[in-house]
Amino acid sequence: MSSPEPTTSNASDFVRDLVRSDIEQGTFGGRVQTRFPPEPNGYLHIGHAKAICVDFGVAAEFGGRCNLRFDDTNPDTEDTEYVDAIIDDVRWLGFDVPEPILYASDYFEQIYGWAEILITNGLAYVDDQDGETISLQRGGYGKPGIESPFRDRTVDENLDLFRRMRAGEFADGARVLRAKADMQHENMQLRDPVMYRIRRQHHHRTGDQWVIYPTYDWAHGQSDAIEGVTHSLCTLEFDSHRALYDWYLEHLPLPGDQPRQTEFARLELTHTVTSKRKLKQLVDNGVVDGWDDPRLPTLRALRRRGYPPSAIREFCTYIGIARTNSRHQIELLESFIRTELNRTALRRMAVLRPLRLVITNWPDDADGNPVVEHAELGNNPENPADGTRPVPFSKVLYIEHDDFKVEAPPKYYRLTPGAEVRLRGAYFLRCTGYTLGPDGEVEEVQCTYDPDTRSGNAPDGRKVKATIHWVSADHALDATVVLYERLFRAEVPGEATGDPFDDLDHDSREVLTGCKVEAALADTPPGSVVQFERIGYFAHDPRESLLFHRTVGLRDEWANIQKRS
RNA sequence: UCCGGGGUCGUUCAAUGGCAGGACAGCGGUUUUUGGUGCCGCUUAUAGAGGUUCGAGUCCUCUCCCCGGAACCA
Repeated sequence: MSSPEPTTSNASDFVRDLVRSDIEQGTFGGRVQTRFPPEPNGYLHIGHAKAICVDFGVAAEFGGRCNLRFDDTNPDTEDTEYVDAIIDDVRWLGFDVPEPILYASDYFEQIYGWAEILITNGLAYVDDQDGETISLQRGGYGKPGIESPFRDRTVDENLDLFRRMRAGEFADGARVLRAKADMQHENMQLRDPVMYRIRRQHHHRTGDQWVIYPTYDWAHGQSDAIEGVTHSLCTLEFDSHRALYDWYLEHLPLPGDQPRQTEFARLELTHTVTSKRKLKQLVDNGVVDGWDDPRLPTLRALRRRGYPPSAIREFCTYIGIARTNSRHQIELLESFIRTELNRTALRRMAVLRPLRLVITNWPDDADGNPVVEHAELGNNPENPADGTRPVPFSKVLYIEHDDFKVEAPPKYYRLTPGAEVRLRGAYFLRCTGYTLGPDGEVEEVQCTYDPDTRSGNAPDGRKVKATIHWVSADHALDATVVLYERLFRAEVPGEATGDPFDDLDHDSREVLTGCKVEAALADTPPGSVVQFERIGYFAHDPRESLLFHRTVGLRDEWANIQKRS
């Protein structure tokens, strides 16, 4: 297995090709500007990470600028809580967010002025009908639309009505401003779309200053134009909006070049919920503990889980930009996480399900207590510069329950009666007996050690097939470890049955208390990731001492052998 | 039903009209004081049918399949 070469294998994609060719041809005067435009109505997730990497990445690559702009045109669901979290998450991912941070709501006045221009030019009108009627009149796929009876109001009447809409003279929902485009257009977006709606709702930035709010379509391209965006990159579902994006811009006196929208496929991952709506339901219904519950695919959860942001960026670069709908396997993301962590994570020993092991021939000191030695273990074999640490070793140890079996299955290399294994960084050990508890479970294992194998090798050249990890019973600390299955969703065929949670794996978390870990883990900085040898990568929870979340597991050959037989 | 966008190994991303390649997954081997890492090797693909061409994944025609679109959401 060789590691992927993220930055080179997909360095070229259709978006970069487009930008490159625009620069060569002098479109936009050779300028490149993008934007990342989230609506502050939820937390960012792994799907947004791709968009962020595309928006910021393309700009950076061509010496351009990428703004963070909040698309805050719908006060119903938006909140500063989300604004703050989004800024924080983008920065955590590793991108420089240029100041000032921008908001579509900062342009409300200008966008309003542009609406009056459209009205003046006979390209917009006030409609008194309700939403249901408007929707009905829009017609359907292959079916004609019906023009509103208010479509031919005079400019003066429209202007008057629109100003009174703004002044708050009408009730919520009583009237809307619509573009006068083409009610017969085959693209439904052009059938006189709504530009403004009346909504008395407190806005997290403009407060109660406005009672009318622009729709996405009537604000997005306009905001792009105001900021000087050249390449407005968005996901595929906005493809049919492009014609409207252009229509609005073509009828406005823009301060500069007309920005151009380009769509690409959003990121989907197996086992992963990437619907903001569903994620919010999971949080609101208490199915998970919060937006940073490590089972979630939110950036905050991934952070808590110890995913290195650099690995997420490399993954996004590697999967590239295309227009093909695709769902990547979560394993690919995980392989990037492992590759990065293998390079950087310090190795530590931990026993998740402890089994007591007694070395019957271990010597006592002068006072009759078992001798305590210190084994010198490397912190990371991938990086000798990380040095070594002393790990106390004595007569009574804990080993992983799985590392001993009374009856050894085929191809089982670890401890079993009569067999010899190596303790990581210490002696060879031979199992001489075991004790069963009242329930028939193995309670203790007895072994003898070979004093000549301190180096980890036998002077007579004999080999062992397995090296197991351990902690000294007298020196170990108690810890809690949480294991997760993927990111929270089972992959089931034909999932949509109405219940928003029926495709979710509710038992995807296993909390293990009473784990035994080496004392050095008490010094692990909160948030950092270590590798528990032979088990996997674990992140130290920043909020609790000695609580570890599994980041990703190690490739487990023994599990494969078991699966096959 | 209409419009738009797509269709290349199991998955995903590549391939100026010129030997279909990489990664992930899988399988086999090797190294190793982690059944980790590394290294070597193997298996598997152009949705279908015609056409243009010396030569088609790529260009043309038709068919099939998938996704998106009729919020006063974004």
